Amino acid sequence: MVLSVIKSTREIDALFSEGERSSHAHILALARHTPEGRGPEGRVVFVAGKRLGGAVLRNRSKRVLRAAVHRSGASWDGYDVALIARPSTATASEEILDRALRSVLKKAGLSDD
RNA sequence: GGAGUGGGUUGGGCGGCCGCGCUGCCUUAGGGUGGUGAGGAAAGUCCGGACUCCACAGGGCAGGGUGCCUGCUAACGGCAGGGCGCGGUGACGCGACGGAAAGUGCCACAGAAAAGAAGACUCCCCCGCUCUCGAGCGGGAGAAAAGCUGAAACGGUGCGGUAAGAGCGCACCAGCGUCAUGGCAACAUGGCGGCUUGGUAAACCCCACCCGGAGCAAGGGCGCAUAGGAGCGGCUAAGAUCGGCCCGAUCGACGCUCGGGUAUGCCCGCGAGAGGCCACUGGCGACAGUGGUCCCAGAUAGAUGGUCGUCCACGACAGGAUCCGGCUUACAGACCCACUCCAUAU
Repeated sequence: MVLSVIKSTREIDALFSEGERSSHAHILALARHTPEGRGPEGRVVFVAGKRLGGAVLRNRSKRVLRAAVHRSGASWDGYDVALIARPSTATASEEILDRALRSVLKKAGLSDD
């Protein structure tokens, strides 16, 4: 696993305003080149907005996404990626999420496939 | 056994595999290995404190809060015990529950009248006239009892009294004042007195007690830029700060000295605490004291997940963000204790 987590609010704001958007019924992805001065490894951030519900539901959505990325073993050098949870994310099954993640990464041009 | 009341505990268990935050040890710097890791409400942010800075938090006014009594507590609008009122057959529950003879305001509709008093639709008696012969009209004097309205009519019920009536007299009840007894007190019980003063204070208000402001993005340190910072000296005014106003205080030109502002860079603050658990002692209790024992999350886009097996009553509400004490709200079930009513058996 070579993905690190984006921590700066400024960089996350930039990702939201400039990122390339790829959507799916269960996951929304935003991608952009990692800014100068950061390491070459790919970076990721998991997002679950207040629209999804309470803290329990939002935490679960992010955990489920994190688990899916971990299972896929994917990595993307030189890119910042935001994976945004949809209302159905928290309750989707394992294989549906795996498919959704592959689809979204492919659209964004980050997949090895 | 059925129905119910009050209080407490718990909030899926066990085992693989792959992962996450913090942390100890080892290390050939790749990692290895062990420990530990959300709640009773972590929530709403409604109160109270600790802590930090503003000035070691000053006086008066204004403003806000609390409101039966006595305790407990760091403090509280919380809790405990007690009183009073209301509800329930009962266990028990609920109550902003100080003052309405300090003043002001308000009391819809209806009604003669809605609050320092008047009194009419009326009632009673006397006199005169009329007449369908028990009423009508006019005049005089008396009354606030009955009927009518209303949530509420200037105490209530009964007896006496009277032309009719009235605390006019009496008895009991309510209320007020006062005394005695019991109680720290709220209050309770009893005696005596003159006979009486509508409701509303989550209307203004009065009384008693309490309250400075802002908040962990507080506040501090490190690195980085040319003072908007700090210290000392310091005169007048404008001005600024001390939540508002007044008083009062401090800062305030400038000079000298030191050297550095920033939530979204990093570090500290940051978890040993009004701490948990177990005994004993005091207290009806809230709680306090003494001794023993344990160390129990510290993230920073924010750590507890995924998956498989298995068992069962098939798992509710729900996720820390400075900390603590409460209140309120949400919650599938399971279990325990005490008590009440009804039924039944011995």
